[in-house]
Amino acid sequence: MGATKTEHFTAKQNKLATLAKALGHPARIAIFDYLLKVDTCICGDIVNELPLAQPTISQHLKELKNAGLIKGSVEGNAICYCIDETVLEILQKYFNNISSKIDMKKSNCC
Amino acid sequence: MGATKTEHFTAKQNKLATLAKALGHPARIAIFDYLLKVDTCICGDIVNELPLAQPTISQHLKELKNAGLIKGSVEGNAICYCIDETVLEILQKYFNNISSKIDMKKSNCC
DNA sequence: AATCTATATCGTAATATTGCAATTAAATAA
DNA sequence: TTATTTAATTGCAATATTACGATATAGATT
Repeated sequence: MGATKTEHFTAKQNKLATLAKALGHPARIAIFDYLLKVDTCICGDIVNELPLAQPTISQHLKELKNAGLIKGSVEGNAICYCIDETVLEILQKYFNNISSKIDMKKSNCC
Repeated sequence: MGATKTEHFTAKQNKLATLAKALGHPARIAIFDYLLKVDTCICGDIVNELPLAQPTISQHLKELKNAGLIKGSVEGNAICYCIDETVLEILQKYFNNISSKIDMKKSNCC
């Protein structure tokens, strides 16, 4: 054991969990914050911004990329990363949907 | 190594990461789904709904509770769980904020 | 009290994540 | 060609997560 039993859940549930998991680390939230702060995409300078070694950041970027949250394009010998809006929309809609569903409930307990 | 270096990041970044991480597992997304589907709080029947053993679900509920995403109240010899809206709002606002920030950008790359 | 029912905790095995030094790969600059 | 720069990959140690059987706890029921 130890491995997540993804086969028991729906594709949507697994997708959402993957996205949430990808953002479930402060370094990856910090990468997102930086991507939003700077007006263009990041091209390497993120290594100087975060208090982690270059291989570690490269790994975090890889995970964000695997989840589909960011996309990267080669820019000379540097690589330019930025947020992928389409995938982010899934999360946005999910939480907005939850909030409206909760609001409609009469909250008859807790 | 192996432990997350939370001390290097802001309280807000760590908080968001904790919340996202708590939802970063399909079983916990499924628990959320079920909490929204049934009109009242769940009282035990979630063990029959999910394809996981009772101790495993208890553990997942504990993690959601630790993150502040759900709250539980004793209801006889059963326990009644439901979503905590206030904490959920943090996530909702975060993703809405990101989306609006991205929309304002002229997307001059990628 | 004895029993049932619901949930939590303990202990532990299997697996995943985090972090980094060392190295590699690929494009640029000299 | 030979650096130099930038980012990915490899390998590995430390730690965390996932899952569940066994057991414990707490309230309800008989």
